[in-house]
Amino acid sequence: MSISDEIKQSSFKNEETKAVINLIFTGNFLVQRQQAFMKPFGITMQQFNVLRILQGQKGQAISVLSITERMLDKMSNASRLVDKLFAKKLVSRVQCKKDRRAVDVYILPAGSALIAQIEVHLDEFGKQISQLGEENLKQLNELLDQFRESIT
Amino acid sequence: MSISDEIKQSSFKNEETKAVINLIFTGNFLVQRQQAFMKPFGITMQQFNVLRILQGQKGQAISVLSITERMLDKMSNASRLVDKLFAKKLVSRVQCKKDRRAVDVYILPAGSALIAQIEVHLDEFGKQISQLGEENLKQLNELLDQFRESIT
DNA sequence: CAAAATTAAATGTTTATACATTAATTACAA
DNA sequence: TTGTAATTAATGTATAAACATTTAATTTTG
Repeated sequence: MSISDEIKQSSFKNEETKAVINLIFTGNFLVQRQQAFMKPFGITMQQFNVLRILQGQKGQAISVLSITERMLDKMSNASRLVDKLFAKKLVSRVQCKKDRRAVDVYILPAGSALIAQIEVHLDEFGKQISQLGEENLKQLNELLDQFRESIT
Repeated sequence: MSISDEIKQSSFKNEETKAVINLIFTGNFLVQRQQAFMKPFGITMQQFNVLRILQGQKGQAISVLSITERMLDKMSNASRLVDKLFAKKLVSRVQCKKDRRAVDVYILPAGSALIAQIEVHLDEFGKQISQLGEENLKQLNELLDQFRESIT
């Protein structure tokens, strides 16, 4: 469905406005889909993202601040997200020896297992998207980067 | 800045995953910018969107349900948003004569004035984006529509 | 027509978000 | 060194989001 139909708006002021609305709408759409995906596994999308960041460290520790830098939404509170994951025994948390202000966060085997489980489902999702074709996807990624770049 | 740099992730599993992350990130980015825009005017982006929907009616009434259908984020509570705008005296609200379950919502002159004021700023924003070029923007809009279409 | 189903909006409630502030530690500069 | 600034994480708090439930009105159906 075109963005016009999705929000029942027959025309847009200009292509720029349409793009802004289309981007926000598509972002929301994806977030909602992903949230729905995660729900049966008992974690939120943000929590999953933190887990994925930790997984990407391959066993190495990472501070809460570094997690924030790698998150999609910098505004959300990495400290509290880690707290939630800790409560679910998916990550461990120890004070950093070199800098006692910092906290080293690791993923636990249970966390890795959960990621693996969810990623099977996400791969299905990815397969659907791949119908668009590699070239189109590359172009989309480029346009998105350029789009953000255009805004100071 | 490319999405890789934005979230300090050197590589992605595949172009599909990268596109999903890029879309969510760009959507967040825009929402945050717009929120910052609106803040000095004392309304949120969602409230502004409702105002804009009402403005689009050109004086005609619209029900709360119709507002929801036109909103970017269908999950948010149009009833409460209208309530906030009502409290700010930007809209008026009367029971629909034909269907007493429904509520007719109108924009008030104060609401229109506020929109006009904010849109001056948004036009500046649009100008920046227009640097991308009409063709690129059209292509982006098409790719976004196709992207959502690919997901069942 | 009357009961059941559906629809529209409002409300309740739990959790999350957006910020500001705080507390502890480290870095830096006079 | 010693006080000041900066950094890191945690916490406080007001508001918003995500649903579920409720209330009232309308529509459908037996």
